[in-house]
Amino acid sequence: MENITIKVLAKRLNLSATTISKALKNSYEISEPTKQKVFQLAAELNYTPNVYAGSLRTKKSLTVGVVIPEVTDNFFAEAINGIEAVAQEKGYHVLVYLTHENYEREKAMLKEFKGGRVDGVLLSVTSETKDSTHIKQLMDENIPVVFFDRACDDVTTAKIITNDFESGYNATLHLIDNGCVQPAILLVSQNLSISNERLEGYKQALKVNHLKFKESYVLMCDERSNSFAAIKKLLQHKKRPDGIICSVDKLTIPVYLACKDLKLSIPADVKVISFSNNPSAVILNPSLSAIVQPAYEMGKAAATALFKALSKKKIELTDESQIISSSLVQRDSTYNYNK
Amino acid sequence: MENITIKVLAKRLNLSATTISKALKNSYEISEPTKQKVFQLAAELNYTPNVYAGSLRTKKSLTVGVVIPEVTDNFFAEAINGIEAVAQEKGYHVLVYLTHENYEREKAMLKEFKGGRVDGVLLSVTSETKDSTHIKQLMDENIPVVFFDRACDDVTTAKIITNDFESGYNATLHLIDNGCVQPAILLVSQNLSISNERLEGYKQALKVNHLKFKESYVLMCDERSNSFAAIKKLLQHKKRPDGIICSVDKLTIPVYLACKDLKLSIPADVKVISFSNNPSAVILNPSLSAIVQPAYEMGKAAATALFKALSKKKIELTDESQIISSSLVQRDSTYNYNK
DNA sequence: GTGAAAGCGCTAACAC
DNA sequence: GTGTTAGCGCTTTCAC
Repeated sequence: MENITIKVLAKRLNLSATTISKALKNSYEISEPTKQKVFQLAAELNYTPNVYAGSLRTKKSLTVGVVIPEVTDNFFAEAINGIEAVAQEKGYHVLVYLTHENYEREKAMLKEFKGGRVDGVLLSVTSETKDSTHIKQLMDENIPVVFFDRACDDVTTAKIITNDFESGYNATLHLIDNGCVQPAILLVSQNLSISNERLEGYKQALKVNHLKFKESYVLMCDERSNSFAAIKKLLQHKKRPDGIICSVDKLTIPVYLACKDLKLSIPADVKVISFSNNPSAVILNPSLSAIVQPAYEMGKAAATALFKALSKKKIELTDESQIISSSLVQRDSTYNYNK
Repeated sequence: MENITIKVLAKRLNLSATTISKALKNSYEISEPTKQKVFQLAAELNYTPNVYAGSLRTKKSLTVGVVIPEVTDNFFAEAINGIEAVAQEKGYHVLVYLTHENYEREKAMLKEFKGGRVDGVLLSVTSETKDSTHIKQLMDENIPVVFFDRACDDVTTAKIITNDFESGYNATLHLIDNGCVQPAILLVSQNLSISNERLEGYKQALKVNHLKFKESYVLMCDERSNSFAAIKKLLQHKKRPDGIICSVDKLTIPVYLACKDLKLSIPADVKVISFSNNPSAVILNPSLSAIVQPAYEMGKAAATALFKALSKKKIELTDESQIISSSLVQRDSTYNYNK
């Protein structure tokens, strides 16, 4: 079966390839009758332009790369939703890459992007990413990068993030307001700006409320370690925390399970609040108080910023940064019976 | 900044473009010393091949399209995980498209694929998809399509699905074994083979156990309707069901909420079992009995089948179909106090 | 309003 | 082992 190309259309209509090309682009140079003929034949033969030929010429792929740690995480899934919505609207295609928190993979992926496969990149770095050379190198090749959620401090570009410090502060304050005097915080990595910001907010809330900050109440739960065991140990401490802040949704399950295992009641013995976009939060046992990030909006904002930059002659991204606020939703896991 | 192409390397080393191309591909035709020189310079100048130029020549994009209804669904998210894992390994790239259960979008997406953007497609159709002409048309253009989970009966190609009939049967039997005499089943669409198969399994289990099938216990919850209201109404029926099978995870939340609203206890008044891959199932209130689909494996299997076909001269997919079994995990939502 | 020519960066066929 | 030639399908001058 013959491949329908512009040439084929040209031959059939006794026109040149150029004319066909222009007609298909609805160029003002081409007469209305000619355009009609071209459109009709194209439809009839089911012509679809070869995207690679076009990309090779124009140096535009109409494709963006999305690099994220996981997709089995409601935050990132919703963010992709937002990204994809904008991409569809703008005629862009979305290449998804999962790093699984592996820095080497992230590096390898970004390196590939230099080959022109994507016009721009939306990135949420791994928890292992300390060095951002690979990102800068990509940007040096004129491939714009927009961070969302997890950004690198030392890279100057658009960043779509939430008010992490404030959210950490609010979560902590919420626990304190509901009677906690020694809340703990669970983090995923000390490399991540989100972790640090949330931790700083936590510290600040303690300070304002004249509570002592204790290093032992900060628990690092990285990919490689057994969070369940670590959390259990934390809760078996002689002076166990009376509140827990999960800085990442994934930690909610091990916290709930550890409490169950130790016969600790949530919220009577331990109050729990998580950074979570899990829609099941309402039907958990007990229902989960949460800092909900505007994941969909963040995805949309990040994609919008990128496409906006892409449409310009000179790519300029620094002024596209945004901080979008999270919201605190109170449910039973932080309920205060003594109030 | 000059773009580093094969030509540039060729000029610098006083070799032809062909030689560079072959050397970079580690061809046996090229001498070891030459290869070394080429590799070294390529590394030095940070050469990255232009993928579009290559694709234009070879007619291979090393890219697959994944078309799914949603990504904010643990099943599909895990499936993507599996797909991406295989793709990475094989050097393929993954373009993700979300239909949001919209048939017109699905059609438009598949049409675009004819432009050579992808070498093959992994597809889980929308709940609205009755007509599969668009899929057949794509396959006519020699773009192989592999279905996973949601397949079209009238398209002959590889299908990676679960044992839906059996799972529906087992879920129903599980409810009956735990004392239900009038279980209801919640479906998303009558177009979907998965819905029909699961429904047939349900019917069969009723029959085997001499229970009467009642049309009013089959509830269609499509995208556009308010499932919560419909479920509530079902549960307010004079002879309300004493068990509910959610044929899709998304329905679990409205079921739990409706029960709470009506002060019906799960599992005392109503037992619930869902087709679900939600990791939070263990910490729900009550914990959720579930038919768990091997989502990751299905994604892997679908991608593997596609890549296998792609690597062959003649694309042959029908014998790559697989049925992978779901498993039933019993938890508290179907607990039988009278046993 | 239309077309001829050139070329994007790469690779395959074929010569040497 | 290496080079020459041609061309993938499209767009972009520039000429007519």
